[in-house]
Amino acid sequence: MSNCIKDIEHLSVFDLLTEEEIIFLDKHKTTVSYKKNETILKQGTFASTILFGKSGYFKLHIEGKKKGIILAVKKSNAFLGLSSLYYVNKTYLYSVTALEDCEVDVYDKSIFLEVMHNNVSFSNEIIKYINHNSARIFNRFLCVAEKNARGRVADMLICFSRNIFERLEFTLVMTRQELSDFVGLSMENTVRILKEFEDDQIIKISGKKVEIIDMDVLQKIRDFG
Amino acid sequence: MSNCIKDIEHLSVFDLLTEEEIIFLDKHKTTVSYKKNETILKQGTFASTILFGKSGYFKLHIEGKKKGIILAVKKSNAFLGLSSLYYVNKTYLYSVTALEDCEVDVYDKSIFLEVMHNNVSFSNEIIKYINHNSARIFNRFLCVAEKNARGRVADMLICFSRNIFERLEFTLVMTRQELSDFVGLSMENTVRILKEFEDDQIIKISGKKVEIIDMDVLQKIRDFG
DNA sequence: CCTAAAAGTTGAATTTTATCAATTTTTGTA
DNA sequence: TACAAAAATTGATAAAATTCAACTTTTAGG
Repeated sequence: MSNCIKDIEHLSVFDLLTEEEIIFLDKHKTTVSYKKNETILKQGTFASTILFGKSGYFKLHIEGKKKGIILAVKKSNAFLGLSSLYYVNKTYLYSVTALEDCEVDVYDKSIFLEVMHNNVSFSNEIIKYINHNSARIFNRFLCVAEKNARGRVADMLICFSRNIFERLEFTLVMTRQELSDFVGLSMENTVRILKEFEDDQIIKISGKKVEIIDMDVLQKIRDFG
Repeated sequence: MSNCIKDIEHLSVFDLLTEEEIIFLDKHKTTVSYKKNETILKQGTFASTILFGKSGYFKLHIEGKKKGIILAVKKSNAFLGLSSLYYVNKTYLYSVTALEDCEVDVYDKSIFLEVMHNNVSFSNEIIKYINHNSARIFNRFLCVAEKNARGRVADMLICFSRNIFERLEFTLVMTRQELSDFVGLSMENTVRILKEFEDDQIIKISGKKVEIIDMDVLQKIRDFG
């Protein structure tokens, strides 16, 4: 029972499209490369495009006055910023930033909506993605609200291992500051807790390389923290 | 510039329906009364209905292992639990509980989906509500993550005043514990901060009755806290 | 390869928040 | 109205988390 819900596989949605629809979409599609740390979508700006991350990792985040919060981390083959499709004031709800060099397919929003309009099963699937994304974020909200610092950091590590990298050994794509923005803690506190986990031989961590040694204990810290 | 987004007016969406559609929906509708503190929707249960709150106030909340978090407070004439319409595992994402005696229209989900299917503008409007609800919750997430205790309590009071009760004087529909679950603080801390605000003549509070005396200062506490 | 800037680390001090315990007030119901 | 249960309040204490400052390591770019 984890607070960290796995993302849906987005790629298969294109199977619901006809040849013609794919051609129509592709005609109005461009593929853009972004460098690490480049802003792909900026919260509050007018939303005229729909993005699909082809390669790389992405963070969905809201920039506050004092701090920011990372709502979600997405890997390749996922839509980015879908919820702006139907958002009332037609702006992006959150920013999307490249966590490493990446490629993104950029669809024209009106064309995308047209295809959705004519293909109900495609449309339903897209809306499912939007809701699933929200569900993930609601659960992260709960996690930050109810868990202490160690619990949050443990939850984050488990989440990355299971849902992003799908391995016990992985290389973080985020800085310590970004990890802190993900869990809602100060950077120093995050660093210290990671070190505690290492001292207790629960993880190995060196720079951006992480290995989870004792998943059982990490889960207990998550559950009781 | 507030973290607290006002809810959309939901009632007008029914204007988008034809006479026939309204009759069709109504035929499969029942109206149910709930008492204060009754659970209307339970998170995790199978979602077979769509609810529309006709009167009263409602809390949308996730129940965690240790604490819970109130995602949103809704007043009358709003849909409740819409996001389960398209959620992958067909369960409710969050619980909905009556904050006072209320009446709720209960629609059959499959009938509701059928109407949505046949009426695109209705469908689009419903999806907008879902996204708007998410947007509100994302911003509350940011608020809880970036603000200190006083800032969160100030934000909550402003939010209630502006978006729920639309007056500077209002009667809370939540207990101190529920206020605490809304802002992610311990109850004692919430109580103490409310008392501080009263001592500083920023608000008057007596039991559930609140009056905001100095909105300017309250906003400053929100912005700098 | 060198260097400046950025990122990461650590300890100490301080602030913030939660917890605990005792008490008062309010509420719901017989 | 009376009474028990629930909710709210308050103060004292403990725990948790942040901040500040100094320092080290890593990274990016010439």
